[in-house]
Amino acid sequence: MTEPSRPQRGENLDITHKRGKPTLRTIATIAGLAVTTVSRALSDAPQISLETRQRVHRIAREIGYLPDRAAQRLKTGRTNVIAILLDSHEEVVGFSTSIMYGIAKALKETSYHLVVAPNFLSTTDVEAAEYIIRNHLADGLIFTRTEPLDGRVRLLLETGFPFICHGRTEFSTPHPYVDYDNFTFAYEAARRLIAKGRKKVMVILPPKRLTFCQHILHGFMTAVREAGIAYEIPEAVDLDTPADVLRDFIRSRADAPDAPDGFICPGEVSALAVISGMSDAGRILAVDYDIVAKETSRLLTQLQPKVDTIHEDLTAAGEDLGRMLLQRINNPDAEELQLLLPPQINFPVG
Amino acid sequence: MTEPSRPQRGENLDITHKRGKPTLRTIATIAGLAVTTVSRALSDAPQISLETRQRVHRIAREIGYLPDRAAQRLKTGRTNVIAILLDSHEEVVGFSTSIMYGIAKALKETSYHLVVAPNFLSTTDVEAAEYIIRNHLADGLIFTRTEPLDGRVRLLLETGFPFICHGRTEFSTPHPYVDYDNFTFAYEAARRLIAKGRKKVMVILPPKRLTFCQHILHGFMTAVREAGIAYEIPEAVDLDTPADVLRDFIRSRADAPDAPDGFICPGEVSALAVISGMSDAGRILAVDYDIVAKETSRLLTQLQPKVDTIHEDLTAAGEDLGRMLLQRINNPDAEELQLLLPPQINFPVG
DNA sequence: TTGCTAATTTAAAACGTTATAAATCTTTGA
DNA sequence: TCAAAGATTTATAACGTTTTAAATTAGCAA
Repeated sequence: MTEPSRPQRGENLDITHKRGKPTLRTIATIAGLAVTTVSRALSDAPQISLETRQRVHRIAREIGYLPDRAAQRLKTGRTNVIAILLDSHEEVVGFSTSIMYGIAKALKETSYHLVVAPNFLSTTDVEAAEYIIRNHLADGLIFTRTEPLDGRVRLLLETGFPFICHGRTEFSTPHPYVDYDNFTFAYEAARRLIAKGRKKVMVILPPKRLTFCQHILHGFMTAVREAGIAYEIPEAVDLDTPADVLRDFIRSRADAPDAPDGFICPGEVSALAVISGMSDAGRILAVDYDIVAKETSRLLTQLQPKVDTIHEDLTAAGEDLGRMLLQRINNPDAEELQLLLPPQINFPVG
Repeated sequence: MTEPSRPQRGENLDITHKRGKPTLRTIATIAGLAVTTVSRALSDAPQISLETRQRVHRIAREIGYLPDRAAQRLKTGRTNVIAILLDSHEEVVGFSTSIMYGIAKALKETSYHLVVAPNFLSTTDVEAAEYIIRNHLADGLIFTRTEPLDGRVRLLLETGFPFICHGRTEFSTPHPYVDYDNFTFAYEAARRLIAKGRKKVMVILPPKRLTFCQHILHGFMTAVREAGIAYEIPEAVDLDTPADVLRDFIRSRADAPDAPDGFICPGEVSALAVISGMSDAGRILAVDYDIVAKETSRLLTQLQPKVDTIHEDLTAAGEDLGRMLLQRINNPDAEELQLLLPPQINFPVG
């Protein structure tokens, strides 16, 4: 047997380095420096002379070097990943998609990737979060549909794992969140209906367990009480109710003598269902009744200009969620990571 | 200075291993085996005795061991990640969300994660794909809105990078895809309208550059010619047209003497826009005209039971996309990775 | 027993990066 | 001129895994 001539470490000086992607060693070889020096130069460590730093950066750019995520992750323990818990509920109108779009935007120039958390692995969202924490599958977590005493928030606070949620909680410990000002949404929506001369207003609430249900209720009740107007809050349906059930419910209420003539719909699907139900009962929008709806896509306004809308920009929310989570990850003591986004009111003049 | 008593390698025999996650070494220590043996036992290498394999598996399960993704990725070069290119267009109706949902389902029991590709990094989708390939950010790629001579497909075929797309191409080289049988959709939709006695049918086509535009056109024309019926194919609008523009277009056509009385809408938004436009013109659905629409959520049927629908199950498509891409990754020569999903026709009896 | 093969386990190296500590080289002050 | 201090670069080890090659043990025939 002839002795195998395996190259010793450092003996192989060719730049392509086994024809693969460029690594730090590739740059080191070209620049005639040690790998360590290159690493520090790229991270702009002050101990490395300015000239060397610039030269290394230039070479890196020229050969299209990109650090190996796996190696960085292994060495530093940081995944450079943030995970979003896809909620199993509202598949319907691109809620998650818009938010993810915004997050991706916030992550654009960073080294972070967005992974869709495999919430299937576990039955509940809390278990999914647990799994991610335990196995360090991400550096931070984003989720939606927050509850007042949200189990996910409790877990994440306990473990100190970076997260941010869309929506607020009622925990005494403050934590990062981005929320939409649903109080103002409901308040202004009700006032608009009242200003239009409506006599009895109804609001379709989100499921009770979600925090923003309380906010909408509060805003709604404040406006209603200020004006001393009649109101109705249906128990049988909510924003998650299938459109046909909601439509039939509205249809059945429309004929009652005390039927409402103003509707607040914090979702586009619910607005369409209300229009459909009222239409079945022969009522005409903007004549017999009015709707103020929350709009997250442009769909509703486009189809029904007669519906007054208050816009919620979910992509912007996603962008804030991403940006603020990164802040939280990089500085665990960061303050003021709480953001309440103002409603964008689109009522036509007059 | 007292000499620091840094523990030598292997001296630290405690199971918790620096209080962190369990690693192969944790198991090795417990089992009294070498790390190598544990590794092979867990991958069920036949050289390891059955008894050892079972024992190692048991311990791993008990202490909740999960392999470190970064280390595996670094060593093997496999990322255990599949990426989906989020298309910047249709944010509106949870198209991507449904597909992602299906993909996540397919990835459930595997070690794969789904990352949303940062298509922002580059201007075009082709550049985004290039970036992912070049930097090995994933083991496989999924994308939608496929074109006949799709630049992404060309690139991926050339480089041999595993991928699967939603939609077909016209390249002579076969490649994996999942598609919906849009020919049959359009054919059956047209036949339904004809069977209902409609005299002139219109189809809202997808943008011309997308492959499935041709399929729909073909199915439509086949049915139309078989029946010898009048038809109309608008040039000014397509499926990506904003709802209000489409609505106004339909409205303006409705009054013409040669206005169509049957519509094929390969999307729910377009169906709503058509209904809205016709309604503005005083036309009543199911009386003055009929619609057959493609339905991907339950929204449309719920709101408008009078619309005949043909269902496209995007979550199922996502599941197939994920499953087949994994096959492709694990077996580059896999055949038959092409799937045409049949339309699910929901026409009520009679 | 001895020697030989097969079965099973193991040590060492490597993936590409960063942190620590040590080694050079330069400058400065006496 | 020499030593000390400062500036800059470098060797080494480590993160947790898998691969390669080698070592150990067991089984068995002679």
